Amino acid sequence: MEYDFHYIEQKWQQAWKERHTYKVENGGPKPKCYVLDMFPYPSGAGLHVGHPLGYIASDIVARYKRLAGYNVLHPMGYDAFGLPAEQYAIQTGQHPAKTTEDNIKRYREQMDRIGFSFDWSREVRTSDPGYYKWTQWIFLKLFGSWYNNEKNKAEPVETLIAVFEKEGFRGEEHRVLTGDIEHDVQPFTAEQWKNFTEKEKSDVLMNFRLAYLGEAWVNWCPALGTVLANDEVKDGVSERGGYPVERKRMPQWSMRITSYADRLLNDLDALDWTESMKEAQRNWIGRSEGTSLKFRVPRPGAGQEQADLEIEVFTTRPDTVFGVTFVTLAPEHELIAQITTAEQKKEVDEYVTMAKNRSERERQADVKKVTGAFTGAYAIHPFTNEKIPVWTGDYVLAGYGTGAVMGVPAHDSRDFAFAKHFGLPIKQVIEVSTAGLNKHSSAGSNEHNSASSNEHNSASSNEHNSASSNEHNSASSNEHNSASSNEHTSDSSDKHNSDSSDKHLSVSSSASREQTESYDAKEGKCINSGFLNGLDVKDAVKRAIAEIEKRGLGKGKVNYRLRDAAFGRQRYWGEPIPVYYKDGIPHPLPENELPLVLPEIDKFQPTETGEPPLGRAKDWKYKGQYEYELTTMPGWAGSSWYYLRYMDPHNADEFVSKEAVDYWKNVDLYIGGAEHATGHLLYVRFWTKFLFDTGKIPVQEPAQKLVNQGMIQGVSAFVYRLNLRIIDQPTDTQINLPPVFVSCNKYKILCDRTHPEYSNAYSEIETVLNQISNELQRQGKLWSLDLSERIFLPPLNVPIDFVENDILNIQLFHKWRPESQNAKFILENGEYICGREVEKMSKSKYNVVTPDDICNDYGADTLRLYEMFLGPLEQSKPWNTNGITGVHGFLKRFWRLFENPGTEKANDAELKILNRTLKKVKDDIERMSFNTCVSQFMIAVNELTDLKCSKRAILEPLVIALSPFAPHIAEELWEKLGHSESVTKAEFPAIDEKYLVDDTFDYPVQVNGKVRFTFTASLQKQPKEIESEVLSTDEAKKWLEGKTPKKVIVVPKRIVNIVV
RNA sequence: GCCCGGGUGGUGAAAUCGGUAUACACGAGGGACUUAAAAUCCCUUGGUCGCAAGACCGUGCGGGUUCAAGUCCCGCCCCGGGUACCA
Repeated sequence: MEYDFHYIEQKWQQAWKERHTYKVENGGPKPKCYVLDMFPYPSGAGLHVGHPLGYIASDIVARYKRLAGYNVLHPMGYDAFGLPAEQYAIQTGQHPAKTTEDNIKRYREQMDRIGFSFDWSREVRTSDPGYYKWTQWIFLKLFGSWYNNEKNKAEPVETLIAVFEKEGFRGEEHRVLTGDIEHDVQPFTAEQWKNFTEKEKSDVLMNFRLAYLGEAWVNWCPALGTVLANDEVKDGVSERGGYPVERKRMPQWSMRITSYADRLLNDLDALDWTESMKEAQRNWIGRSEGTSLKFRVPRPGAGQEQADLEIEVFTTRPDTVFGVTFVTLAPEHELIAQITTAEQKKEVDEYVTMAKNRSERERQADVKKVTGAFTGAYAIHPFTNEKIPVWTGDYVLAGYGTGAVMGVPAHDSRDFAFAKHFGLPIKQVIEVSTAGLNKHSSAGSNEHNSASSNEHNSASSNEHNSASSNEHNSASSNEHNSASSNEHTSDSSDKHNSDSSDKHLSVSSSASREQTESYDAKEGKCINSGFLNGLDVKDAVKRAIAEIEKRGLGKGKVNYRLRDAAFGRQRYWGEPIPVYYKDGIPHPLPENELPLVLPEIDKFQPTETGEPPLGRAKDWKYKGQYEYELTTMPGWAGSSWYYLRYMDPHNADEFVSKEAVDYWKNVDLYIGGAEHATGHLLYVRFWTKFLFDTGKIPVQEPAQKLVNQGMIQGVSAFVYRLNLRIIDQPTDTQINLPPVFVSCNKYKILCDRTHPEYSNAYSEIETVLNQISNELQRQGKLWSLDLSERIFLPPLNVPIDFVENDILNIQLFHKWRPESQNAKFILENGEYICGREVEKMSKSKYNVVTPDDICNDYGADTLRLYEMFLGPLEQSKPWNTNGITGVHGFLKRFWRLFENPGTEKANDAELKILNRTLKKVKDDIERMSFNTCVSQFMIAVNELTDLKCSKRAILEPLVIALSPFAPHIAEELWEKLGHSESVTKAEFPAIDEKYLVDDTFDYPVQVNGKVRFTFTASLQKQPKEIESEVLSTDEAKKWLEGKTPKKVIVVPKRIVNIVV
């Protein structure tokens, strides 16, 4: 009988559904195992072949663990709230609930076809009121909690209120208790607290709550009309949609994740995650140790003696404090207004306004551009009493540290660039150690040799020293100018273009003595530094902090890069924040009134008055009179605790019952994309720790082991299109010309001005342009071509079908894109050669391959095996079906082994194959190496086919072992062997060790490290015996040529090496 | 720039502890069966030289450690990912 995968797969998918094969109960005698996939956002595009990669891997592990005797929780659900459905709703009026529902249906169908062993009775959807009731509940818990820094855990705010009632709040002194969080609460006494109005109390407490409403700098995305969290912004644009993002200060619901920074950082060490994942989180949290330091500043007009204002800076390099030659404030710094002198006011005001209006993207685009303004004020150096100019510059970020830095240009590259640009003095205070210059001596013992003392004299001559002999000079700008001179200018935003001109290295004169870079390394000895002189950097840091603290100038502290997370979204399709306002005070909704159900609205846009969409909801008021909060929760809210809900998905009284969570604890294996490193994975750790603090769950981490599957990329083909514009000079209006399509290689030449063919390629375009402009002139209009307006578009992708051997079928292309019919094509050898790129699969790139296609052609089992066979799970790779016939052929050969299963006793050769396969597969599943498992199955089937083996004793265990990988064919063959129970209820076959060991081993014999022949020896034999036996062979004698070996190395079961 | 991965045949990739480099598959070439095709099966397949036996070379590049290096150490080059004025 033929292997009819269509029939088999349908049959078993039906059977599993009817028999509830994958339903799992909480509890029981078996050990538990929780295998979880990151649940998907159900997008309109459906699943592509990349999505199931991780699901297949986790399914294999889940099925294997079941066979190995575990009670396995392996659920699936949907991250169903989110932006795309809402964007779609705004465009089409289609309710997001409806599109989400449709998409989920499609996802489910696609997943069912692949034969996953999910327990669908535990499905969760974050948009389901029965689910988000508990998301809201957790929010209320966070709102009702503060972080007790002394006990290092969250507590109900009532305990903080008790403190206030007893002791009041003594500011600095109470920081031991409340932590170093940036709240500006003025100290008050217990008496004052008791007399505060309700509003005042609420305002104070808001500074301590873990979910709080406060003024904050946010990432505002005008196009999406909402605030975004830091991890939702990539390269200054929104992660979803790629819209520009601005900085804006506004009242905002936030999560005080910073209170958990230390725990989030420290607990990483114990996790079984990849180092790169942990590093990403460490970097994101960005702990840095340093000290605060105050610089006194007089008000404008006042003398230095009356300096009563203070600028507090944060630095990690207090050892360089004697090198401070200026102080820089962030443009948003509140002190700027107070200290700026009358003469400088205009300039500073202009600068501050400019800096504030720059979008996040603009700022990031010209990071290298130095900007700033002098305030006219001078601070007093705390140790030398020198006058230090105070500047403002947007390289200093308002949101980090104190929003002010001390400028040490000699030892900080950013300060250096600033000083260079504005001609500020540079004072060297760390001696450049020879180790820093001599690259070879950087490893090993870092003994400072005496050579450095020679340089001491010259180095300490106080002016501008050249620290290192630096050859890089900026003469390349000449080159650049000529290239960008009027004619051949292209203000192209294309990435190919940008690097060409910058690569020319100058032949600069080494005569230049001027310092061209700062010495940033934390290595060397202090010089010109008063009490720090002669100390090593490390010691100097400690000494400086001690001195700063002693003189009351500041104190050692730890700063984090991590920001509190923006929690409110000015959007509709999310969980309503369960808060209402009464007398201007936000009140939590009583728990027993949850869920606060998302109201229906007629349109999904913001209201005419600019309020979020919820402003459209009728009677959106608590008890009919108190306004509800209008923002909703961000996408990450629902996904920050979903793993707990799977344990007890239908519980109406609790987010998860104690019994359920005590049984399942946390996730044993979590599989998902590495892109969630600084978003989801940080937030889910944060909420887990918080819930642990409240005593509701017994674990501090959501997932002990995390594996990131690689991305399966698509191969897209594309054409290059130039959009040309003409400017009508009298009216200054722009007219778009028909586009020009440039064959790929020519395009690349055009992008590289140094290419020898450049002028030829360019003139071809010019010809086309002239034709067009002549035509327009004939029409009697006055036009001119503005060449600088030429824009190289990002690749425009076309379906692969139009392309054969990289040659575009222009006729078909015209049909697909009618507007191309009047376009010009610049060809090479009469053909248009397309570009190709391997990139993320996306609908818009026409490079998506769906799993359904593969299931239709080869079946789900082939898809599953093939995705695993493609290579290591973690690796990203382009999808190609080149090898799929190999895997499919394997299943057919496997099927054929079962034609006539016999009951004879298996022989040693057969048992050896079986047991080795079982061992290899077991080991490889446990180390997540699925590609080698598939190889091993292939080897086994090839060998058994050669042996014409059709014995049940061999085939039965083999079916069980294969069933996690190819469950459909396994079920069918299992049934064919006469079993009525599902193969999923079988036990993973025991491995008989005796077939894993050989009696003999074929030793490769090396002579001087080169393999010359092999020698078979019993494994019982001692190395000495083997040595003498090998030496007495003819082969050995031949290679020894009569000489006596100097040494013979015998490594049992590995190798023999004869050294002559 | 910094941090983390990675570089092995024509291709996807194996080599888990320093021990026969290229398992398994694809592709390619040759062959069997067939009127033919599909399907299936068999053989060859890292490079150079050689009629052959065989020899030499070979895991991005250059050094080193070792009896022995894809694997360890030092210095480079290239590719991918993360992050970016974080003081």
